[in-house]
Amino acid sequence: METGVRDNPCPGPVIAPEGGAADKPLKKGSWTSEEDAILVAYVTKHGEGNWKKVQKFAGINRSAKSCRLRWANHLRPNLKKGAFTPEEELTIIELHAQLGNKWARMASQLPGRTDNEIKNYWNSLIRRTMRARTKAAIQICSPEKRLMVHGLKNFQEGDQGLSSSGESECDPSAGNLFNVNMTTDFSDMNGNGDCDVDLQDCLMLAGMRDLPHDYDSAAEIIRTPEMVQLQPISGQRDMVYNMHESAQGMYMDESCICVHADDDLISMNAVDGHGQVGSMHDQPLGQQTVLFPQVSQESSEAMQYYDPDPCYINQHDVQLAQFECYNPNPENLSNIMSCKFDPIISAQTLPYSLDPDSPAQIIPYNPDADNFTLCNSVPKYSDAYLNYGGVIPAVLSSAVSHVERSLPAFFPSWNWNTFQSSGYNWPDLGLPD
DNA sequence: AACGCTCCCAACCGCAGACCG
DNA sequence: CCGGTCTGCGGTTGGGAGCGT
Repeated sequence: METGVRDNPCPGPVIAPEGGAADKPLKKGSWTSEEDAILVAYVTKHGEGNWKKVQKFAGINRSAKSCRLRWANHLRPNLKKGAFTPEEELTIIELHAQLGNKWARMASQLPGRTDNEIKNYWNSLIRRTMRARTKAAIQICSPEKRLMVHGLKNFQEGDQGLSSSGESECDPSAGNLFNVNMTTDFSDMNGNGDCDVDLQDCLMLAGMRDLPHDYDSAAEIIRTPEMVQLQPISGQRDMVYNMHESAQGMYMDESCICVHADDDLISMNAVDGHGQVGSMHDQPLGQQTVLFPQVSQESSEAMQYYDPDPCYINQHDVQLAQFECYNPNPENLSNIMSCKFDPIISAQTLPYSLDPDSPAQIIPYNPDADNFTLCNSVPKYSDAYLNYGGVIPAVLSSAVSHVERSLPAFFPSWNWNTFQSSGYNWPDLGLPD
């Protein structure tokens, strides 16, 4: 797109006379087709690089930097034009989950695409997603929970101030992370003095359509110095969410586990942040192991997975994750450790990074890392797309794309249908049928 | 038709590292 | 080693297009 000239002291093409253009004020703003032609001719003849000489001798009254950018982003051969394909979009999302804002490195893995293009795409994706999430949250949330929407909305808009009521706040020191003070406005459903919240609403806010199974939607918030837990009040078949509260705000762990406790036995289905889906059925409380589909006894490693500081398990080498039930009391499900799907925060901030060259590396969540990833739209999965108002939490979409990419290497005949019928059950998060 | 608003994206800017004499 | 230049990278800006009123 040839945009208009801005900050341009001498609009229009400025073609240098013989001998160069070094003595004239450098032109800024949009490039003309004449300038493009000159630059292409020069680079074709002399090759890339030495952009200072381009400016000096080719007769383009532009800075060397401007010449280089024009060539790299628009004129060099083999550039792909047009919208990103769905495959490219997924690649970008996955790469961003791994690399963060390393646009140039991402571009190196997307032939024909430039770092600038990818950066612009990502930034507009963020804006789109934020809009969609805000809209969805406001539509879904009941009036009495609206203060959460305030928090979310203000977080998204980068408002450091937040509502005047003080019922929720966005901690400026937390880099805009969403922080909710849940001391007021929530009903005390079971009369024990804790403030209660409809977990369904929380999950709606998190972008999740439904609770898995037939959860009866009541939960209370329990605060400890270390964490805030959304604990189901009743039910043998529960999903337990541990929300950690830190100086950075509130967040949940990065994975998702459905815990089904029945008498003294528990079952888990787990999805980690990179699409590992594992299960464990009817095991006694205590230390247990969740097997993931890529398990090979020879290479598997048992790893402590629960942690107040979420960690990430590299999917290339670690197929076995160990989950510890650190307080094996079936009456106190909140103490069954469960790594969680993070609702609001990690949808914006992936709590880990992935280094495929470092097998079995655990990379602690670094709240200071500028690993700002986002929910994405996945047109391929139109149901999910619609259900989330065009938004799928980043971890979930990352998991989908990762499973799609990695499992065929292990199971050549793999596809979604066989995967879903294989016994590794995804929680009902609106994944493709 | 005019206006205002939002979004996209090309281009710019500042910084840092590599390179070279 | 040092200073200057070149190059690459990531963040930011602002004009044009498109859309709704």
